[in-house]
Amino acid sequence: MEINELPKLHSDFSVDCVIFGFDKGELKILLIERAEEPFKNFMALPGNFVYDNEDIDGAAGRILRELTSLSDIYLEQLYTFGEVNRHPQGRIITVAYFALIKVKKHILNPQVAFARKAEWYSVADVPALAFDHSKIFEKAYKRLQSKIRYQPIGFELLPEKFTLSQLQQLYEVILEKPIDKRNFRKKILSFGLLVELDEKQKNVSHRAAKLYKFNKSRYNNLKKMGFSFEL
Amino acid sequence: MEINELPKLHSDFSVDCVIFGFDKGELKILLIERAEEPFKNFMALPGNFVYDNEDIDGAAGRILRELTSLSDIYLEQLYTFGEVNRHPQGRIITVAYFALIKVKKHILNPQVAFARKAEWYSVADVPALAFDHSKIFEKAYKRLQSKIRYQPIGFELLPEKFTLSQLQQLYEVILEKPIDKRNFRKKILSFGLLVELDEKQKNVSHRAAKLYKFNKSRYNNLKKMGFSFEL
DNA sequence: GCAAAAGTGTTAACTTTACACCCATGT
DNA sequence: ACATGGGTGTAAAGTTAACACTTTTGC
Repeated sequence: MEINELPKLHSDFSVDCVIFGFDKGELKILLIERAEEPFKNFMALPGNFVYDNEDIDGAAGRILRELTSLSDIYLEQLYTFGEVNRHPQGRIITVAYFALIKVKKHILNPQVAFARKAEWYSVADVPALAFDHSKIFEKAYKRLQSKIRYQPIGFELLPEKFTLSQLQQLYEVILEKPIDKRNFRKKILSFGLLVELDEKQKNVSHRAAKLYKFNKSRYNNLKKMGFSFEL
Repeated sequence: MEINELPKLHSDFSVDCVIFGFDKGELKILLIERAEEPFKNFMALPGNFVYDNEDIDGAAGRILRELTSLSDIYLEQLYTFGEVNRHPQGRIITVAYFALIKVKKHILNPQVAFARKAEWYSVADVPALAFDHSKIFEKAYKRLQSKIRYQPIGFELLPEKFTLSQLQQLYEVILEKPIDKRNFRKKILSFGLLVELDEKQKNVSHRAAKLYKFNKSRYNNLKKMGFSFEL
């Protein structure tokens, strides 16, 4: 079927999700392969139309649940893309969302309604995407890079228990620059937001590192009192 | 006419603009009085449906041009509000925009299509607004307060030529805290983004202050090279 | 015993903060 | 001559940046 033979849809809105994960020292995003025209066989951001009886935030949450079978995911609205000709089937604006997930905890649903398959791509290696999704991805990536410096969102990408080196590596990968180990530890511990656990790494062929977890409720309390996280 | 007798519209989208101005030492926003149901006679953010043949950014620009007859206005997308029941006439999501204007330069259009009148309100004194517009205003105000600290957008609210005291007062009003005069001047001049003019204030009953203007092209150049404005 | 990453302090450079008086102008 | 806001410098406190070696563990 040719693109210009596709049926026109009425004016409507969709959501698309830029889902970041961190695995094996690399920052990744989750893409789906489109099973249908338009852009059949292209990779695209997971997305869907918003149902009449759901909030747009709810639609984004639904996409994430369908893909990952989990619902405790960091999710925030990114930006709305509404150029007249962004969608070949009509005047469709899309509200883009930005999600951070703990890769290990989430098993990808092998078959979802809107896609043939879902796959993780390194952000350095994202192919040409359907629609204006490359533009959406770029904007999300920039948002992650700036937001991680003033909000403690990096923890959303790590397992519940993590080492300081893992955390540092996450920052180095996202900010694309090396960070001094001692200065990083001093700074991040000075916030008092990390809880040192009575537990160490296992099965590593070197000195095992202490594990930490992020104290989210403490962060929320401090934030109310005007505390500002600033890396 | 009762609200529940209003005709239902099909699924659609609108834009609403939070337009900030600074006048007589006060931060203001521009509101319109609604001439029609729903929320007839309530004050509301200027807004309108997006036409089928215009980008959403274009629709926001159109609202501003209709209200102010000018088009060189700072405008950025704020957030999209899409709760199912936010609009009594149907499933209408709205993309909110955030604008900063130089009050003196803009003459308000006394009569625009969508309103009976337009008026400036001090942000400390905003009445209950139609729809979810109070929520939109709150979000815009917070965005202004945080953004002004890391982007030189304050200048968009001042006349072309301004004194350092006017600039300082603008920051004090927006950030809701006093700032030390000497430290402020040292900091703001250290960026090298202000041009000292060969001109002084007129008609003031005290020593006349030097006038400055903001060097926008220099800021754009520095920004490309990684410079970051941080108050 | 060696490879690999964990863990740890000090100093110099820089930035931020606190603070008070004289100057120019109009009335 | 007085009222009003304009304009200016310094020192102490705090923060950031640069830098190298010892420890633990598995193989």
